[in-house]
Amino acid sequence: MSDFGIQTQVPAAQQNRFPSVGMPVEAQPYPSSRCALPLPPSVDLLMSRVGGQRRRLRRGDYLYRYGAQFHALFGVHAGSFKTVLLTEDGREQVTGFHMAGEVLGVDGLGSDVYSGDAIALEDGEVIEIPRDTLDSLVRHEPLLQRELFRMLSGEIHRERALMVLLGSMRAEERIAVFLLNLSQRMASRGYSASRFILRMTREEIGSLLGLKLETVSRILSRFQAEKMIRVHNREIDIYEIDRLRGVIGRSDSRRDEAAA
Amino acid sequence: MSDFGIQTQVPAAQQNRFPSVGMPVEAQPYPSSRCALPLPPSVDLLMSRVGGQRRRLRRGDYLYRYGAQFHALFGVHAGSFKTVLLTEDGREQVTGFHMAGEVLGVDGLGSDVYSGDAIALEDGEVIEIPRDTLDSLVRHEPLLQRELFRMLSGEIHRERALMVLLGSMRAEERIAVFLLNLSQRMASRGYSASRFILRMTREEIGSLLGLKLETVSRILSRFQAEKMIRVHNREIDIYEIDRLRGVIGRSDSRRDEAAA
DNA sequence: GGGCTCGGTTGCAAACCGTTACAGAGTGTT
DNA sequence: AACACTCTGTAACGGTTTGCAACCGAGCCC
Repeated sequence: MSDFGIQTQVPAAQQNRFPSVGMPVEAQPYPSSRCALPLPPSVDLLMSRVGGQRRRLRRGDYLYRYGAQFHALFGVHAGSFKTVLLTEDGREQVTGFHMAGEVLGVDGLGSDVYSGDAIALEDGEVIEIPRDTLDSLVRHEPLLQRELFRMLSGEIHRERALMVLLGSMRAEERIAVFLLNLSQRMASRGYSASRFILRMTREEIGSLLGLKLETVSRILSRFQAEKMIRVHNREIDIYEIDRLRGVIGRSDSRRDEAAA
Repeated sequence: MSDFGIQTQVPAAQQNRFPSVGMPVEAQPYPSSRCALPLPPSVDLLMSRVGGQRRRLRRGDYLYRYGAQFHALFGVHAGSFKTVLLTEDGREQVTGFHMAGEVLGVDGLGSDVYSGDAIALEDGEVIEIPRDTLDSLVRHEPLLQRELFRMLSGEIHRERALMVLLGSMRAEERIAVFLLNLSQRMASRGYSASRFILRMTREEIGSLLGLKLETVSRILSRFQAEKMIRVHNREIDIYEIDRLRGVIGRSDSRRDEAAA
């Protein structure tokens, strides 16, 4: 099941309904994912159709801002981004991190405005997929429309998984899920699954996971003390990914209904 | 600009931050909605177009189940429902409550299967809006397609707001937000905004909000002791809705950036 | 180099919330 | 009516997470 914990995965009987446009390759169910966040939508299919304009960004630049007119999707070509929500009373919350190969701005599809900020975590480059292009493509290829629906729906799944994480997991579990998710996304993009660089601060991680930055730091240190990972500033080495998986659901926070 | 946390200044054009924007019609910003959950999609527009089949349910009945083939949207005609997610490791989480006039099953639109369970909290009746009907309607009325996109997108907004709640609010605030959201939805359906019956148990409320049932119970009692509400079993009277709103964001959990 | 900011780590104490336990109220069943 | 069952209210206890403060290292500017 690609999406962790949450039963959002398509039952076997239905997996091949739309082989050509189904889930992008890297979103295939992956082994022993008791508790992963779903993978974000991939830009591959869109990219094979649309050669949009490129845009470079420096660290800290806004890709788009909350409330701005929706005019394009963005495929991340290089660099990484965070998406952020700011509530009226001044709370800020990170809603996701996005790396090369993933699509940004999907939520604007339905509401005509971007519903959050997207900010570059490092210098990067995106490829614009303008709404106009999208619209005309959809007219010629109904399958693409289906794909867009799928992207929106995938976004729902992703956020739902995050809700479960925020609503029912303990700090250790959250960090484990976070690391496993990152690891898997790196792997699906051809990078090492066991060694990567965090592009975001502890505070940003904490914001996504509903923890304080000190808690993030402490738990990373604990994982290191237990020799599951090595962490040095933003460098992560995962030594024993299975033990990391084991963290999830082991503590008393789980309702263990005996067995089944 | 590496100083991510501080959005030094929000352009005037963007002041109405997330929770109140981009909502369907009945989700218009409402007064002093500093921290409300968005309203769920309404069935009104669809209902004016589609006269689907009715279906009666008893308390505890499943309206649909996780993984079942998506075949219809459901407009709630009477009664109320909860939607639930079950993780692979046995965690269950309530993802929403749904009352008369609201639409259920929206998330299936994009993924062809229902991605959770929907269960009746009391006897009720729904109106089916079959996918076939939907498809043929869409062909004749492009506006309807836009509306469907909008519904999906609204779902994303709703869940994102819940994420903020789960990620950054304290127990008191969560309960306050929950009550205010219910109150507003009652009002938008023509019922009293200050007096209503909870259709769900404390445990279900807790599950939605990421709290234990005792915590829910305690905080409701505390609100009563402070004379903001009266609570008697599942009966709720809101005496001072403004003080309830005041609960949100007052505590130290908020980053109060002085002022602006 | 010295001072500065920013991000990260760690120890200690306190707050918050979950856990457990028990009792009471409400409802349906026998 | 008596019973069983579920839901709720209350209280005491303990664990997890947080707040605070101190400290360190890296990068940057003067």
